[in-house]
Amino acid sequence: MQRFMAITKALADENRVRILLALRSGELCVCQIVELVQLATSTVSRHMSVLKHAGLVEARKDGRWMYYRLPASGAPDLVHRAIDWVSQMLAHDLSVLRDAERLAAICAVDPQRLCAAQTNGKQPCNVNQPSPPEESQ
Amino acid sequence: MQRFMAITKALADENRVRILLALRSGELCVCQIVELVQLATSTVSRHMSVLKHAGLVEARKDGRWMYYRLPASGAPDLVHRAIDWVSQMLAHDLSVLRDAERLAAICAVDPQRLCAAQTNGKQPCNVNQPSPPEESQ
DNA sequence: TGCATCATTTGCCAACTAACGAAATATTAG
DNA sequence: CTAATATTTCGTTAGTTGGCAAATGATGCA
Repeated sequence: MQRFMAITKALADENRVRILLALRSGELCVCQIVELVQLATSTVSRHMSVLKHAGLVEARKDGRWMYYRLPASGAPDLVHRAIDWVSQMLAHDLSVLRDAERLAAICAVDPQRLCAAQTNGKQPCNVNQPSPPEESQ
Repeated sequence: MQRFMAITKALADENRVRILLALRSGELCVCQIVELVQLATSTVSRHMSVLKHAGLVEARKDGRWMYYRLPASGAPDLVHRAIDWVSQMLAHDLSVLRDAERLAAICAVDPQRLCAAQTNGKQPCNVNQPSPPEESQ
């Protein structure tokens, strides 16, 4: 029950769900995730820690870059079933599809440029923003 | 996404998960649920409201008794899949099995006696308590 | 070494949540 | 109508959570 509750609590935040689903297309470093969800790096780091504690993601450190990915096939069945469930439940979700598109654009940019842009405050990087101004009314 | 997040948030509390699984064996009135989870009636009522908002349970009022049950087969696929998922994930969970046993004892008692016992403070009802004193050390 | 870089941890605040008891609501019984 | 009963709503409190900025840690490079 403890393990299960850790999973449901981890899934009870929209940003964490978005991150989890984004990792389906392969591992990402923190700055790429930051770019996707548009939150402070520290906030993303915390979210990743929650996901990791629930066993929903694994981490790999390469130099000063931290890469997160979905757990390998050796992970507990509980975890795989949870990820499959979320994936199926949101298979046709619009915001998830939008994230997938944006993610492709983000992955096309050199991560180093993302980090640089993020630390310099404004992002002069040519990655589409999540909700373009939306001038309607 | 909204619907899905309502479901995960509803599932992010252990007592709500216990209640949801208890309803698999048939509808229950509030006083029976109170007896199961050993929380204040008002607290249980709130939990039921969260579950209902997520579509995970349906309610039926009969006289002054409120009965809660799992949604009928006409409910959204999202909901059924969520319930099936929780059910499978916790199929072999000890505390869930214990709840099932206690629930059988609770259902064997006239609900009216449960309510009476609950409003009178102490419970002189012969229903097994969840964690008997546990004198070990 | 010293410095720049990427990420995590810490500290703080606002918002939310679960819990309770008390009061309010709704329904039946007398 | 009044009293009793079952449940919900309200108000309060304590604990948790998500967010950011600043401090700290960790790694690579000159």
